Amino acid sequence: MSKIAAAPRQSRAPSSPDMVVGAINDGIMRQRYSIGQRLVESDLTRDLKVSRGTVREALKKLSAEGVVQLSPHRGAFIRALSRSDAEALLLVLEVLCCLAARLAATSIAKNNHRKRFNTAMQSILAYQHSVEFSGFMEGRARFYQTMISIGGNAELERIMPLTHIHLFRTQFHGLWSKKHLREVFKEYQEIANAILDGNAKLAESRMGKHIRNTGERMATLPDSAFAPEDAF
Amino acid sequence: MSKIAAAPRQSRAPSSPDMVVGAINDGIMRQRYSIGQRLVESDLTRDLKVSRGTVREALKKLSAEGVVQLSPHRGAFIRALSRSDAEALLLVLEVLCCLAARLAATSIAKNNHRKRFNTAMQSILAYQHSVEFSGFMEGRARFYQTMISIGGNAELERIMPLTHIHLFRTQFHGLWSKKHLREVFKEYQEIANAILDGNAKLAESRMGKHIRNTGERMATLPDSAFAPEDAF
DNA sequence: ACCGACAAAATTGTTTGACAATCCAGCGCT
DNA sequence: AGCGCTGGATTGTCAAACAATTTTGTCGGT
Repeated sequence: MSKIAAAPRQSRAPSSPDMVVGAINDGIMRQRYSIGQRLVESDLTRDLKVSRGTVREALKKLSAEGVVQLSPHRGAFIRALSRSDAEALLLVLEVLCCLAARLAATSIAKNNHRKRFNTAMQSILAYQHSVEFSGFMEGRARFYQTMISIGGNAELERIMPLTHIHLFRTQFHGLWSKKHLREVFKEYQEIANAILDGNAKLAESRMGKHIRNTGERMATLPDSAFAPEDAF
Repeated sequence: MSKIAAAPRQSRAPSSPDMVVGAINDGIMRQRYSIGQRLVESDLTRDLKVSRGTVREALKKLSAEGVVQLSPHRGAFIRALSRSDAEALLLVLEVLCCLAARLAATSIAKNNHRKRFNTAMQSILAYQHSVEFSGFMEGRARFYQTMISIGGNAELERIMPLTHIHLFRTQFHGLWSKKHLREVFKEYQEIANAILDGNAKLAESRMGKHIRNTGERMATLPDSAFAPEDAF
């Protein structure tokens, strides 16, 4: 009988390349690396005390995730979004985040989900009247991660470009007005309420509205906030 | 002024790791590798005539794409889907494929899109009454790729787990009945017609129905078609 | 035969060093 | 300024080595 072999899953201490991936992601979120910046392999080997092969494996992974962009013989660059890149990303984020919100609302009553979700929500609200950057970013990332985790869809967890969201926010943060930020907080609050109510339809539609609003807010930003469009 | 640096894009001859990625993807599609099979680095270095570092970079990328699964100190395995994996994947595929169909229908009138799309459709229909496996798989892959390409959303092109679709089909192909296959061809034809008509709403809804039908067909498959669920 | 402990073999994780291929910044020339 | 050229820097790839870990094989004991 041709039974399908068992495919073991990982659950270990992070490997070296994963530490590099984490360091770079962290560096982006905390703005130690700027959008569009080039990452030189020898710098990374020196700073992170790992070999070049390890660095290259990490960069390959980050590239597959869309966090960095590899250009042959030129190196790795922190990916910068052009205006059309950002618009395309928002279309994809919209359908994925809607799904995530729907699934989260459906599963909110199970296990300790409600408690976890509330905790994550706190970590956003803590920064409602602050201007601290990385803390807010982390809070928001945690919010999304928790929402997706609660939904229980491993595939969504895998492909959701969470790191892209970081990128997105990092690239455009500081350009949004106070008014925009107030709107954003309100939208998150409303989405969270819908999820906590277990109202999947409402959570999905509110999330969709939030993403589309983000698109409109983004449209008001000047060209200087975006990378130039590709030549073709 | 802090302009965002230009992020160069690639357009080159495929690098060594990319060749390895291609070889493995091809191997999966042509069933030279079976689902769940372990990939040993030394075998790949021997067969593909590349160094171990190159193989490892390729495996990292395939892992990020979800094609293979890396297990620390155990190696890389062609990913096998459990029943819940497949269900989760279908939920994600549904929203992504609906978006793809919508965008394709919207852009079908531009450039030479209609011609390209028709050609891709032919490559599926050519296998309508055939039983040849890899040809059908390739035709279908080409169909999806063309549809997404026409839509013009680079982000969707990047994250769409096309390789997963291959995996999905490979894992379950041969288990579907003739009746199922006839339904599938009909559904593709109807989706294609909606796209060619430029009817975005209809294309999207038909695609959604197709994916959900696939889910129902999948539900009829026996447990032996799936990998065992993870322990937790 | 079955089961555990233990040693041996195989494989992965990571490092180092090397060299070819390519890109790029600076230089001299027109 | 614009041009081609050259040298240095960086990436792409390979080879060899060793440590860490898993898998396999063996051997008594029951």
